[in-house]
Amino acid sequence: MNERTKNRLLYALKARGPQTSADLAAHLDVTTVAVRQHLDGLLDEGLVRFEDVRGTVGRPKRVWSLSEHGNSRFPDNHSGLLLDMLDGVRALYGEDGMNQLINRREAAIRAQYDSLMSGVHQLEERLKLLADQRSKEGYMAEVEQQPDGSFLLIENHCSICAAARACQGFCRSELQLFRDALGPECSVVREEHIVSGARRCTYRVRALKRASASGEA
DNA sequence: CAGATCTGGTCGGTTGTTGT
DNA sequence: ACAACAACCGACCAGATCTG
Repeated sequence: MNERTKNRLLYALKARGPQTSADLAAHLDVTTVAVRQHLDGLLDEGLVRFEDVRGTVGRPKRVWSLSEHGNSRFPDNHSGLLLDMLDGVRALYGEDGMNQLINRREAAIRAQYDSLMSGVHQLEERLKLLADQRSKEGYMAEVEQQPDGSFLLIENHCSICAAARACQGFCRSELQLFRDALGPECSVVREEHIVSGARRCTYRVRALKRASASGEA
């Protein structure tokens, strides 16, 4: 099997969620037959699974998604070691120690993001920079502009998922980091959360209307 | 119940790549 | 140059459900 196409298929399923072979074919710019042949191979390897979903008319749609094994190809950075160390910090220094650890991490990342954003003022540009940076950190991030003019910052993978599950302080910290990185002229609200069982984390970003000189607020 | 509609599956051919 | 192979595609067939 073509490893590149196979990886593109896995990536598409990870990034875009469960899809039919037709959806995947359109996204990868190949035919549905080609997609099905690759999916059969991936099914044999246990990397994908499918569910037949009955619609209103016609043969049920076969919706493909990543299996547990397929998801495991997107690494959760040394999660076992990380959890051990977090447990150690908590045992030795208590919750206060954990919070200090999170704050220290947050400060280091904030400095990095501040440096990244310096001289960039347009919200969309800042979002793209942030998404690129987050992708480099393993979060498979992207930005989508929504019909209502807001933006959706999407993280398709959580590379610190094990830590985030063990201590939600990491998630609070990241939300605050995004708010700081994008600046005071926008609101950032988390809408989907992997730790809460969602497929991905999403953050709704809206530009705030500036108060005019006449005092309108 | 037959035909229409929508979707997935199979078969055989074409094209491009690689090794000899 | 040629053979072998992988990847892909078009044509056709089959399955599931709705509609008249």
